[in-house]
Amino acid sequence: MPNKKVVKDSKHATLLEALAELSVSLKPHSQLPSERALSEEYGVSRMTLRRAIDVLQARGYIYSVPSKGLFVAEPRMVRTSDVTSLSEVLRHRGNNPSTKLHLADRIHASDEVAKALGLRKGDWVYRIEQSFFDADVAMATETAYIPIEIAPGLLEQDLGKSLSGILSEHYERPILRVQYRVRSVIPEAKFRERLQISEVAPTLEFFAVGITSKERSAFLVVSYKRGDKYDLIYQLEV
Amino acid sequence: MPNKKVVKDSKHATLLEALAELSVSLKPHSQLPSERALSEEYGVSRMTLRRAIDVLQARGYIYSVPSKGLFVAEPRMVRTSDVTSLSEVLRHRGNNPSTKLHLADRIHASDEVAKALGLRKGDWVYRIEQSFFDADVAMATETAYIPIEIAPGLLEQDLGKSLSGILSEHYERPILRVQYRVRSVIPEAKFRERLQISEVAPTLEFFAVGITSKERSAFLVVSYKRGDKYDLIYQLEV
DNA sequence: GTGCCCACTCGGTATATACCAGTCAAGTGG
DNA sequence: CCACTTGACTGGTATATACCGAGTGGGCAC
Repeated sequence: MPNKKVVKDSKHATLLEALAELSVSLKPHSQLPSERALSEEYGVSRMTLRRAIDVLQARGYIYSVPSKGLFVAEPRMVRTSDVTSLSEVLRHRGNNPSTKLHLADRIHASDEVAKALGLRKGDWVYRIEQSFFDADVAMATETAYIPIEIAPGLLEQDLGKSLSGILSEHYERPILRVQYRVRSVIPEAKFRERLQISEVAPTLEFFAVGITSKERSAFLVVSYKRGDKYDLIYQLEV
Repeated sequence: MPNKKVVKDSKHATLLEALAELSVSLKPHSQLPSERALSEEYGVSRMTLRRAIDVLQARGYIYSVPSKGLFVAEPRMVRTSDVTSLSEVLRHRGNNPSTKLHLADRIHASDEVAKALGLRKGDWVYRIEQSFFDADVAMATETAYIPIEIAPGLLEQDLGKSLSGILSEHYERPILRVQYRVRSVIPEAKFRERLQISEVAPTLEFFAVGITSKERSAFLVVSYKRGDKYDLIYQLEV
């Protein structure tokens, strides 16, 4: 097997990318090859293929109709499905994304941060505050906390990249999953200013905790996304 | 196989219930039997067992540590994970839930409703407006729209039950999945009154579309949940 | 008594296989 | 020419099997 991925080399993860590309290159509601055809084309078993398909369905890229086939889903609105690749989401919409770095320093963890990251209060963490713009309009602002011991020298990295990308490539801390807590709030003044919104404008507040193997929390990202700009979309299989 | 479920008789769905009960009956962080042991106990293959485990992990009931085992997760806050069983969620918290039926009638579908349900504007739909209380405090209010042709005579049913339950039991329209769109908004006056919140209080606005087999939309539920009472929690596998 | 190693178990991944129920079109009989 | 059957598909589900890498504990050597 010649191909070699940096972190995830599981077949269904590789498949995921390939199939995602395939689906975006097709028109909505056009039909994909059958599962059996795809599995043969990519040289994997059908069960493995289905694992990737399931994920793509859950993420809303494709939908399936039993006895008929797989189809490309209608492109939907903003997917705030991965807080660590926000700029990519915006790019996916064909807009003009940019970021602004407010600050990047190291602080002692507050109670709240320590609890979320499984640290003791006062432990050193990096703090990175950024805002995200789309065509010069502030869309979201976020504060990331990362334990120093997990990623020493993090601030020397290119902070414009996705956080989980940096953690997996430079620190061998691949993020296996991210836990989200979402609330509807009116953020405090500092964040309202950054988003240029009024003091009665609701936002989606995200608490995202990235979790590596062994149940270690690798980052906490607290972000505010403008309520008038963002929809959170997800799907539950019953 | 003697047991017979009304709708879902897939093994992993049955397993899901059994395992969910098992996990809530155990203390957090206590260890579950191994996958191999569970699969034998329930008389299913390990692959089937894992399908149920995966769902329970995604829903946050249990977590797994490779090479060690499965563990019961820390009970978290409100799971607004299924809009169709809200009262059950509240009950799960050990509180005292109740509902109030504001109205139940039939109307012509508006543009928005027709689009979400795949109907033509003006088609008949049932409209059911309810609020949900927890210890006499309004927690959420919702408006459900159901095409009349899908569930004739729906208003004669016990509307206190879960909508997807009624649809599957009485109309043979099992809901396969639900698509959610969530925003942060300040609702209009009617809903603010029902929730007894101020005109600057943010809420989570849910658009939930229940989808049956053959990609038919069976209901649209628009709900507002108090921002100070509800957290939406979910997890993404990367 | 201490330290090392090996066997066993754990979840995670991948494969091959089988059957089901539904769709749909080609073929067939009236 | 229409109605019906048939069979080749589809996705969905379930099973048995195999191997991997990481944790763990018991027993053996020193």
